[in-house]
Amino acid sequence: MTVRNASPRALTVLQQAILNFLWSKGPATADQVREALLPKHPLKDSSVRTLLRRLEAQGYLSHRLDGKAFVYQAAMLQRSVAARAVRNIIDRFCAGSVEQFLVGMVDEKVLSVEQIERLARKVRSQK
Amino acid sequence: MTVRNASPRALTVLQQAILNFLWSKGPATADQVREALLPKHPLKDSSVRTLLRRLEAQGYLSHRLDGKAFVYQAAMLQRSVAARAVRNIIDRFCAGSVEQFLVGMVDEKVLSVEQIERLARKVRSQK
DNA sequence: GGGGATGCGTTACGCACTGTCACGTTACAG
DNA sequence: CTGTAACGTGACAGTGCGTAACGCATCCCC
Repeated sequence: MTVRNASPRALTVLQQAILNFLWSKGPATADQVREALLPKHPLKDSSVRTLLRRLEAQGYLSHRLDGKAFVYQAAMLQRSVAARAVRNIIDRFCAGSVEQFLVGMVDEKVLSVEQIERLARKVRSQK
Repeated sequence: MTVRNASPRALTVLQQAILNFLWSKGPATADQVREALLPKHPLKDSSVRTLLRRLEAQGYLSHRLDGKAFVYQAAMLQRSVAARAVRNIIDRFCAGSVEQFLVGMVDEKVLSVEQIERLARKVRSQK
């Protein structure tokens, strides 16, 4: 018996490209998506459709009928998806410690002191 | 011809468990790893070995011979791996904008204002 | 020195998902 | 009635994971 492992796989480049397009441009038909993908990923119509359908099955997209065409749109906020991914990292690598996480990011120069301070100022002034 | 896509997949739960063990406990033999995994993942000896070998092939581990046993150890810093993952997220979701990323994390309550400020203070005092 | 224990690599199977389509179906426009 | 535009189905190969049985070296001990 093979034990299944329900850890959610990360998005692939292609999936990401589709989502990014929908996130930035808003709802679009399969063909609009295909055209947007063309430069980097010249895919046939049906390939794009399959990708869209699969993404929808995974909850990332939804579609509605507009006339005779499907209009797809992102079903989650870009932020939420990114946030989930980051939370995952914090849990898995930093035992859930946000502090440890932030310190590590600064150490690794992913975040700079200036960026942190700017954010702190911004948030403080908004509040 | 099928076009290959060399996007680095994220670590699975199992791989992560192994790495976390090695990161926290330092170098260990295959059998020590197996024992550490036992509670959550009761695997046979050879399964663990395969996992270790595959992780090594991907550059996450290295091993040296100690007497007659292989001693595995992490080949990357935990921080570096986490950092890479975060950079990936920033690139993919936030078009590389760290600012946008941070704001999003605050909005999504992954990071709190207090945590940011505390970090800012800490970093400032260290500098 | 023959026989178990120890440690390791090889090979492999099933499964899930991806990238990629060819094709079949449906329904509206003329 | 026939295009044609739009959509779904089914399929196949490729990749990687989880899992492990086996087989090959050693080394220790009686």
